[in-house]
Amino acid sequence: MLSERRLEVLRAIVQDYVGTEEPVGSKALTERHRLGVSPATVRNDMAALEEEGYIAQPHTSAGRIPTDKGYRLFVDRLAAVKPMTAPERRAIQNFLEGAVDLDDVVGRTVRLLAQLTRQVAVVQYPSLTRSTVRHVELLSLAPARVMLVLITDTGRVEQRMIDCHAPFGEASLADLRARLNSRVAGRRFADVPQLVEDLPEAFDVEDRGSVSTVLSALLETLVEEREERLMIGGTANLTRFGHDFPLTIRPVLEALEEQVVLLRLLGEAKDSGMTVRIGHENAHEGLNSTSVVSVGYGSGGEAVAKLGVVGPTRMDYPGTMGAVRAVARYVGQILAES
Amino acid sequence: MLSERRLEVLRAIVQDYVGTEEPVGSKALTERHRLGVSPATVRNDMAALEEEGYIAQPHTSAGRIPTDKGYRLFVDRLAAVKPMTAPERRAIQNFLEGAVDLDDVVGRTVRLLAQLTRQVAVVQYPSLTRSTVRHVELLSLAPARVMLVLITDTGRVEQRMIDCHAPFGEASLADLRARLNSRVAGRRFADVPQLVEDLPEAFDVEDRGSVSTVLSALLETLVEEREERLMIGGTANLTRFGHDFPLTIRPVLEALEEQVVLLRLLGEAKDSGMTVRIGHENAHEGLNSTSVVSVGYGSGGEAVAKLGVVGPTRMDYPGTMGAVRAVARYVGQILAES
DNA sequence: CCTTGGCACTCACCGCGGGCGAGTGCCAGC
DNA sequence: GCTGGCACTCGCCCGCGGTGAGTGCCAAGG
Repeated sequence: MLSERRLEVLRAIVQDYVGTEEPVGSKALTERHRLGVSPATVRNDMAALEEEGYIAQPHTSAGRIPTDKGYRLFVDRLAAVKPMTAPERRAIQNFLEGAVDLDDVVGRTVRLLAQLTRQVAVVQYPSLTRSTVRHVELLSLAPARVMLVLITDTGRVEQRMIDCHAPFGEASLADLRARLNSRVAGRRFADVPQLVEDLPEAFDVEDRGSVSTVLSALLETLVEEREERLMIGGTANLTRFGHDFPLTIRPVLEALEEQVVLLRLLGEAKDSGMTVRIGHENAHEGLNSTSVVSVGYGSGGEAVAKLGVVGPTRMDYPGTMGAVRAVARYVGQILAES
Repeated sequence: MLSERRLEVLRAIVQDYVGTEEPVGSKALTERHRLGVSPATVRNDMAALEEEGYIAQPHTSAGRIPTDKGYRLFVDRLAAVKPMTAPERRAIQNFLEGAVDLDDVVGRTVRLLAQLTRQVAVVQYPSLTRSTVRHVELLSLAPARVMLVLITDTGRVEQRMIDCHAPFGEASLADLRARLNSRVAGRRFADVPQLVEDLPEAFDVEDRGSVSTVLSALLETLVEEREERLMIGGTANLTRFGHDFPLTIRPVLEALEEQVVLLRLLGEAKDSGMTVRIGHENAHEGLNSTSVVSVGYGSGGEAVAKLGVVGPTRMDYPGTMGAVRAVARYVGQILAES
């Protein structure tokens, strides 16, 4: 167990290192923080902290830098989320309120987050499966070609083309549309599969094939991990990553291009509350030198999707967490209003 | 006017520099190319080329590198587009044919282009205004709330929520839908405005307001520069930009995040044929050290959108142009089939 | 037992200077 | 107009020592 003062020393190291990006030594520490002890004492504490794996020195006779484990302790026990100031909150709200549709909301959110945190922002679209059905539409584009349109209460619209093997009569289609909507409207998408299970039975034999085709297309659209969409922004902030970043930035950019990786990344985070994944805690190798701060957001009590930022492990955790939380909160509000 | 041999020297310089990324000297040139003259002669030629502004030396007593003007001459007169090999063409076709819908086509195209050219790829969605109307749908989501869905023959689907001030009856809506489609289906989106101009007159006074609202929303959706969408990929390739790239890469990433900038960039390119914009020829300052190779693509004879790549001015122009042209051709085919 | 000042040691960083060599421009000769 | 020769330039590399921040250890004091 680390003494109170040693924790204090760790906190000071993290803060200084995040600020200066340079290894911090014992003397500098005592000068910049009121620790009330001499550099020699701090040195002892540092040796202990290093022993425990919370800090490390890049090379002998240099200052210390926090390890992933050190940041972890800092985040868990030493740091409080830094709330946004009133003007900041107002700015966030104003900026988000101008949005005209969901794409716009998500787009604005990404830009806002990137700007506030000066890091890479990732925003997931509200998940279909966790949203409620507002409307399901079927359009007949050609005799055997139907377009399926799903509309959620969060404003998300997903469409999909379906090729039926046999022509689908206009009347049958209208019938299916009506039955479908009466069953699922207002229900959660996650419940749709069992709600429509027995629907083909209500139709004539000749139409059953087409009905099944449409329904299975509907179910496919709802398959998790396939229905998720997201938007990223602020990649230009990667250039402020560090000095040696050619090697650091490359895998990060590559990871960010893989939607699958990002979705998994957000998927790994807790459903409620804020999640911070530091350095090697991230499963994806390319993100081993980054930290990911993410949080769920939603219109009501329940989260419908997640958003977050990706930045260097050496980041301002309290500030970043504050920004992420605030943005998530306001996005939720906006979604609830629309 | 430059002699034949001097052009040959310029070509050799461009080729070597693109290959090695290092300033090329007279001796190395004669060794790697069968110029049939001595280094001294090449030196004279180089002096002349420098005098004319086609090449420059980074510092005294270093080799020469091509200037933007030099690349321009190279592209215009010294290089032939390098056709893809048969296996490459087959690979392109196979890769694109697996696509299930337009998003997928565009996504695959971006990845393909990025991979083939090892540069940043930009692909525009088929422009609405240049496409043909397949279907226009109106959905009533709430008494005074209508969703407009536009579907093009290229598979693009655009939707938009409309708030009518007065409730819009289901019958009137169906009427509008039918009239709308009978007028515009199969026509070009660009012609839609005049085709629907007098439509409100066919309706009862009480519905005219709502009809106008819907129509003006439809027209807004078609406004050029607002209806354009695009996808980019391969930003990780920016890390192979050069050695000193922290400063180079930053503005490029920033430019790539601004859809407006990219749309303008593609908009500046010729509608037909391939366009190469080199270095400072690009209006946007952040892209002054990049070249943009773009070309229109379309299902028929006419281009419905553009695609291209963004890379360092020091790029393999013949190869890049070949890849861009080939991909555009196959994307066009795929779109025509669907 | 913890803290502290002192002290010797380490080692990355910086600036300097010389040698190297690719590359150049010029010139005289063919 | 081409060529070989030649002197010159100048960026790059490398080894050098000085500097200083930072460390670990130790003996003394609360």
